[in-house]
Amino acid sequence: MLAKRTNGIPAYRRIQGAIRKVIEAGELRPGDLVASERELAKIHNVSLMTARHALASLETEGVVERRRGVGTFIATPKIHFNKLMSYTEQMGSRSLTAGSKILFARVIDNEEEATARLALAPRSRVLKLERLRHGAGQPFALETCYLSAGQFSGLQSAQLHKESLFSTLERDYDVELAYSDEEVDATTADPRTAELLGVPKRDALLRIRQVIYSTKGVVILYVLGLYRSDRHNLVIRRYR
Amino acid sequence: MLAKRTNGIPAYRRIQGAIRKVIEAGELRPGDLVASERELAKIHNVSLMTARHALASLETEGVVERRRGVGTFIATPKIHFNKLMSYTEQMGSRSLTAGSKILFARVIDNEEEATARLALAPRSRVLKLERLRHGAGQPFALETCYLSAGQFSGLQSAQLHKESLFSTLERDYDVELAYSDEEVDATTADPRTAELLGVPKRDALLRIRQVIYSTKGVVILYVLGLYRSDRHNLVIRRYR
DNA sequence: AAGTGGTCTAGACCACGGC
DNA sequence: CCGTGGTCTAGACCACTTC
Repeated sequence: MLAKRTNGIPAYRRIQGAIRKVIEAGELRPGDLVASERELAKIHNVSLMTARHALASLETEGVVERRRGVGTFIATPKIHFNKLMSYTEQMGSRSLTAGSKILFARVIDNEEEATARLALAPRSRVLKLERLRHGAGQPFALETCYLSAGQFSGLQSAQLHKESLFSTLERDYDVELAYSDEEVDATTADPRTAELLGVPKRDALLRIRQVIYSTKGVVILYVLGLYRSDRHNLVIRRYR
Repeated sequence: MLAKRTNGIPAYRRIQGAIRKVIEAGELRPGDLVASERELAKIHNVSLMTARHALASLETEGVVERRRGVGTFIATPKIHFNKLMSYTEQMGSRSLTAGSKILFARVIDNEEEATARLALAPRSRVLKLERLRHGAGQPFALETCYLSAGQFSGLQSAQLHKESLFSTLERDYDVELAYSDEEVDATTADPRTAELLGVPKRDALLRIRQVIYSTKGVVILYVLGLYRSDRHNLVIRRYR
């Protein structure tokens, strides 16, 4: 009998998993040849179409690259541009230690811009969370997040000074974040912000307004961030 | 006999073409149900797997959306985020008239940062092109582009005050632009820039450094742009 | 229960690249 | 020439959604 679904996992997924595993283990490096469709079919005891499915969808994911008449190769890992990351994740990817100080965390009901961005009724109760972000001991950014207070009740008591807001949302509230639409411009530091960030008054700051959506297409978060221009650089890729 | 390849076009492509056609004709609108795999297989006289292939790859392209147990629907067309556009195209998409004044256009050989970004030898000759960008009669941005003088000889004499640089490159030099890697931060206006853009000295400006690649993966352009923060907003989408 | 998409088979032939 | 990926068949059963 053929090895069909084991534990409810489709065969093609198992094959993909096996390939991913050897890549992560470093046994296959970018440019290396992956077993051909026919080889994989034999190895995993599946039909050609199934082996093919595994490779084809790995290709659309960008894990491998296929060349007709030649073979399937490990793709050179692309840098993850335009990737929505939590502050903690961003710092981690730059191997800096992230730190964060909560300046404000309360439910309020008179934030017009926030309720509008969150697609809530004008005077809805929202949780406002203002945090000063550190990296390597230096103040980096001032971030103010807004969430629907109704949807995320009890959040302010969570250990946000220790854990990433993204993680908390994903673990405790079962929301999976999917993407963010962001507006980027420049502004000058007002006295309080300058003081907090340790920069001169009227210094130029990068301002990013993020509206973050869940996988279900619902707005979860609105974040207004002010970033020290000398410490922070937004890196993006755009396509023609 | 089954209708296999006609004119060398694979059957699944023909099916995709047929679906795209009815979408473009407006006969099917976003949210509308597409014929099911089984229906398509009958209509086009192909096997289920082929009909399926057609739909599956239309889904990865974002043309349709499939829901198990329900059906395949026309996807709502996505807004083109993270799209690399020329200044002219950007203005056009906001229905503003673009204007541009060339401040400087000469070949120089002492631009270290530019040669580095263009992946050229340190003292290579580069064409430096500084342009003041207008929109609706108002100054918008100051953009300085650098190109390899060797590769694009004769470019400065082109009618850049009339035609987009992107168009000129694509038509006269046979380069097809593919994507750009960009670094975004904030800076303050120096006296000359402030004067040119009509803003106060030390006003906050959005600074974008673009390295633009061709479809062949070769760096074509380096653009340093300074944008009036009150007139310009970078809009991007990031994914988790 | 009926219809949908999701997975899978055990083959087949074609188109392409490199030797 | 051989091995690769690309297309395709004529079915099958499963999982899911809707009624």
